[in-house]
Amino acid sequence: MAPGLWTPEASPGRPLIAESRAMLATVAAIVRFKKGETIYRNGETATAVFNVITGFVTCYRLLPDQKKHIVGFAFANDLIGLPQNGTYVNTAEAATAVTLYKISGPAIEARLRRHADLDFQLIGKLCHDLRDAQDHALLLSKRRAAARLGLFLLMLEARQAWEGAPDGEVFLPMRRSDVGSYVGISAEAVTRTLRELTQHGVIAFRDRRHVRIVDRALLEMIAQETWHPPG
Amino acid sequence: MAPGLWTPEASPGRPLIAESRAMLATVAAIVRFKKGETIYRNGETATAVFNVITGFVTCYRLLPDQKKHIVGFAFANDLIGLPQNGTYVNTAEAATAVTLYKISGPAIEARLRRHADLDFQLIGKLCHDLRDAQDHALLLSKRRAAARLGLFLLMLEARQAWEGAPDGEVFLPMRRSDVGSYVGISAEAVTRTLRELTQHGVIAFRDRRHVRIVDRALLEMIAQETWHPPG
DNA sequence: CGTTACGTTGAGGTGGGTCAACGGGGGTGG
DNA sequence: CCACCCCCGTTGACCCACCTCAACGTAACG
Repeated sequence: MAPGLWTPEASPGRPLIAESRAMLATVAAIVRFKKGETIYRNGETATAVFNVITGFVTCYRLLPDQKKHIVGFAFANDLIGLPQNGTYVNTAEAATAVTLYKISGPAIEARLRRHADLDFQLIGKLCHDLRDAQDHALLLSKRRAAARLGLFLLMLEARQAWEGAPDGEVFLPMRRSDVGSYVGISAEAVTRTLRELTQHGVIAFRDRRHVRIVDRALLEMIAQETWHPPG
Repeated sequence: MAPGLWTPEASPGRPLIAESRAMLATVAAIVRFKKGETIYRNGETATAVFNVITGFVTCYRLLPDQKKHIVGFAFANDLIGLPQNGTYVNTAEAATAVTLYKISGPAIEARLRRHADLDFQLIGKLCHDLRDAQDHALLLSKRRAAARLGLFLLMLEARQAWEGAPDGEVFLPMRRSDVGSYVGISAEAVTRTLRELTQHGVIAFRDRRHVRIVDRALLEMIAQETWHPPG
């Protein structure tokens, strides 16, 4: 018997639980994409969902002016490509070389009909993604760039800690411009703001892609716009 | 047999289809709230979901500084209160006097286990809500207030047209400050920007709560930030 | 008819967008 | 192995849209 939606154990974290992944894997093919390749496009009729194994994926919408709005990043174990009205709502692109499980629509549907437990898994996962999207909107409602980046860092940290990251260090695998697209500021502002946070001793860079959160309490205040640096 | 997730007919619009609502109604109680009353709170353990019958509800998160960030508005037939990890993720408040179906958690869960079709309904609905939240994030990623309000108006219009609104008029039942909280600008900026759109002949107000979209093409360009008014 | 909350308008300050230019690193091909 | 090149990251200067604060007008409620 699957856990219920109404009990705390119900909603798995972001990924499906191992058991469900295993069940899906039996009907999945493994596919690979090179960095920069498109996995699926907004508006295409959906034929499969994907589960990230290694590498990471950026999900975005291509705006009429050819700019990208990044909707989210998908890392290992994340499920992407759930359709609406039979078509994909976003475009997914391999941000690094990537391997994925590809699970065809009919296959997953047949499984869902047979295994009621899977339904609940999937519903729990969707509730989680919904919350993620709402958190993203909350992030974007912040005025100050430092608040947006603070929330972004805390978000990444939480995600990475959840799956046993080495220590109190946050890994930023994506470009500055992609961070900017996600948090709604320019790439230059990302650089500037990270520098200011560094200068105030809130964070510290080991190299361009690894940050440590030095003063978490302060970072949280900045993220809430409860406090902002002088000058 | 329920329609599949993978076919266009699958995902109902925002509301559940009538048949499913009827099925749920048999296990639902009708509850009423007065304007301003809280329906459920962020963090409370979830005991029920709600389906709006009349009136409308604002869903928000209360920030540490006591400000509200509005996550969405729920109108007739919208389903709210799906839990994550057994607790509500947002707070819901009656924006007008409101009547709702209240469906207890165990009841809906039992139904879901019995009627596989309902699962698919629910999954389709969640995919839709997820898309809504992503659209909200897209709206918030716009820099110009006119673009955000333009998207907001087009969104409301689409929603109202879908359920047979009288004509090409958009109804704004919520306060200016709530519009501002949703689109991420101040209430004053809402007023000012709507006035500018009016002066440019893009929209026209019948009264404070009813707008007509006069030049949709132009409004869409403004919403995409492809064009912005002179001066 | 009074009261209160909502809506509108104005004036001034500022954060971050934009543009432009330079620096650095990783990958490719010779 | 080296040289090149392209893309990413960084820095600076300027400007404008929106926030803030404050005051007034207006609709909804008892």
